[in-house]
Amino acid sequence: MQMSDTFYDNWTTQLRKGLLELAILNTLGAGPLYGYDIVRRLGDVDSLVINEGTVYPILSRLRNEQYVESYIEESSSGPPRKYYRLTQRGREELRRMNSHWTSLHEAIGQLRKERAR
Amino acid sequence: MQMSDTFYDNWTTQLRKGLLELAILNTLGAGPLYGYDIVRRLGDVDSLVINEGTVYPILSRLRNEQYVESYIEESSSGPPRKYYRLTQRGREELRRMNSHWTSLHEAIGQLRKERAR
DNA sequence: AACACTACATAGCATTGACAGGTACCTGTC
DNA sequence: GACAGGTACCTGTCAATGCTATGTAGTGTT
Repeated sequence: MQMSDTFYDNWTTQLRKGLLELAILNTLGAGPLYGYDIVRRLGDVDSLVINEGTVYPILSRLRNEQYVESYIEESSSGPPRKYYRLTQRGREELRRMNSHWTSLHEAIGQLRKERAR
Repeated sequence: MQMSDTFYDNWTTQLRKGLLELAILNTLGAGPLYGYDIVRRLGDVDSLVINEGTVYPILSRLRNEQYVESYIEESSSGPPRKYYRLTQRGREELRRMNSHWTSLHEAIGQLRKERAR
């Protein structure tokens, strides 16, 4: 509806900081995935559309922290794929992060309610 | 429980980006407030604790965008206060931002559910 | 051969939040 | 009246992330 809404666009970008890590870890919760596949899966969700230049650095960070581990697998059609799998450490961290995410949501919800008072 | 959990601390910091703007606008939804007061109000909420060096730049940005307007009022005890009040523009933007926030929450919720499948 | 799609990776940029520090007003007290 | 402590505002510097653009390379199609 609005053209070139710089502030809003910028704001949504900022909101994604940190959130993409959470989103990716949660997709990995269902089983191993490779980077390009994650791009497509998150692409299904409007507010989480992502591209390769964003996903690979995140996966590297997560691997450095040993929240995920990776292994290469050949593809029958296309270049080999680098799969990422949640480690136990990663699974625990994910629980913790999801819990923090929930409390953030509740906090904002609280502030919104106070307006209605 | 854990000492010096760099990754987690850093992650929570990143998650706050953009979110603080939303939080502040929502507190202003209940009526005009001055900066220092916002610091105290958000300080009541664990995950949103903020300090002055963070709040004032945000308020400036919001004023530049004309989402809030400010006026000075003397205090009976202490230096004068600069109150910030939501503008109509700000109220509309806030609605839009809250709506985006909700859809983000639903998106993450969706990803978490898929794990359970 | 040219093109498109898959798949991974990196460099440079813009933005934000955190921390530290600075200014200044007011009240109480020694 | 000097000092401490609380109130209130503001700015500069830094670190981290996401975005865009770009590059490499394998596979399949026309």
